[in-house]
Amino acid sequence: MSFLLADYLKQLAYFEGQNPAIIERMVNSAFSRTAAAGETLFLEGEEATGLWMIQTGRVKVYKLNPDGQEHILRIFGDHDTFNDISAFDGGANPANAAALSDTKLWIFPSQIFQECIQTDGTFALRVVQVLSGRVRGLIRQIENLTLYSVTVRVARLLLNQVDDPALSGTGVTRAALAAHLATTPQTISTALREIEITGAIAFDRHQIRILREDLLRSIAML
Amino acid sequence: MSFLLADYLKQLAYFEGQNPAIIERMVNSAFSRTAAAGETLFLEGEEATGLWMIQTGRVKVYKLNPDGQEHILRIFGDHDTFNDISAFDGGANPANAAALSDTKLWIFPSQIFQECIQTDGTFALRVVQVLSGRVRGLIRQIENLTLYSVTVRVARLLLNQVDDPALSGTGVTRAALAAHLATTPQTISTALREIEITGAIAFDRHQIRILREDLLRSIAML
DNA sequence: CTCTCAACTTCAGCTAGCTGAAGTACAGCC
DNA sequence: GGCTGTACTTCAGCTAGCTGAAGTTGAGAG
Repeated sequence: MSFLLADYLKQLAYFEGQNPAIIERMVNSAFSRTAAAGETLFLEGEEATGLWMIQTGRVKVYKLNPDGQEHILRIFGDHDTFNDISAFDGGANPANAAALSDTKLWIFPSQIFQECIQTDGTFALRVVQVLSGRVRGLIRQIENLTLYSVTVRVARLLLNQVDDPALSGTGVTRAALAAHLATTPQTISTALREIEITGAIAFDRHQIRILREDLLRSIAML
Repeated sequence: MSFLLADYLKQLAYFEGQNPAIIERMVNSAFSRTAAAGETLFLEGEEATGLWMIQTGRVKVYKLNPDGQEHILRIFGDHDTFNDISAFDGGANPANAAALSDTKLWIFPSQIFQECIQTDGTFALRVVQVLSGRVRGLIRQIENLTLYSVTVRVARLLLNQVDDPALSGTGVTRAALAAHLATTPQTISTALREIEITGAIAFDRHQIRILREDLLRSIAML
């Protein structure tokens, strides 16, 4: 199986064009696990296991408040990596993670990363670039949440779904998307109906089709 | 003046315990500027000048929507650095920046950082740690914005003000704090009054005093 | 000392979006 | 085939927080 894992690794942002020695070290220290839909992978505040990679499936990384209300920071899918922050700084998990669908995962223990960053300059630079990308993504999320209405956020999500397969598929229910957009399933329904009236999309309970991307972009204020 | 700058640098998170050679390179390539209250430093999307450091003053880093509504991602004060992301990944500015008060600044051109990350493992590890901290901070912000009411957010801000001098001082008006908490000055007033009734704080238009930190923490749900 | 202006407070109305309830569609299971 | 449970939709009512307006305070300028 390990030859397969090495192939995966080469495709990941972190390892693109990296030293084969590093990839080999990663492959040798990695271990795999599976999770059933709904299963919790780790909790906020716990000591981190390492960096996770999804072989197949969907995972939500989320925060909870004391009332049990949930905000999904991000939904990850095939070949995505998550909990990288803890692997890099050696700190506790910044959020909770759970499988949205039946999922196959790989875990790479943290310590290797810190060694590699220190000893391999090219790898370090790559990590810094990926982390910078994460920061940019989070800034965009804050912007969406604070400066745009639910309808705009839904329109932007629909546009993102085209490029990011993690945002659709088994387990990614309307409730999950609502928890990601900081709203409710009901309000998403209303927003979709509102967008449909303009002619930008058509939808039934199973599928959403984009009919006029230009119109959808203008609703998304992009 | 440069000997002074080197002293500053040693205190910054990025350079704590770093190679003196790196610090010297930074000092030699740095240049300074001043900005009057209200002056714009740079705009979102522009090519980045470098990493900025505040000698004295207050700076807001913010996003705007097409209606001109503003969300302040973060307020920076004395000795803080900002726009590090662009310096590290060489990309465009992810947000706008403007001086809240009369401010003295230093700028360190981007390219040096990318070289140093690649050649100095200790420095690279430090940068990764600082960036991880930024990600953790942004996650906490999203959590606050999506899962807690304005009153809770205000209580948390008051607790943060104790440790972070950037969150008070000249130029940090109620309107600025409102734009940071994704609310309005009016609603902050109401929230402060509501908190005052519990006995946790006392305030007039100029000063807020924490009377019972334990009470304030429980309002903040911490 | 007075004038001006920006910051802050308070209040009355309004609205986006939440809540809870009821109904529908459909997949999985016996 | 019918039964059950989950996801989705729609709607009526409610509420947190926004908007705009009016009043207060105090710092700085002349």
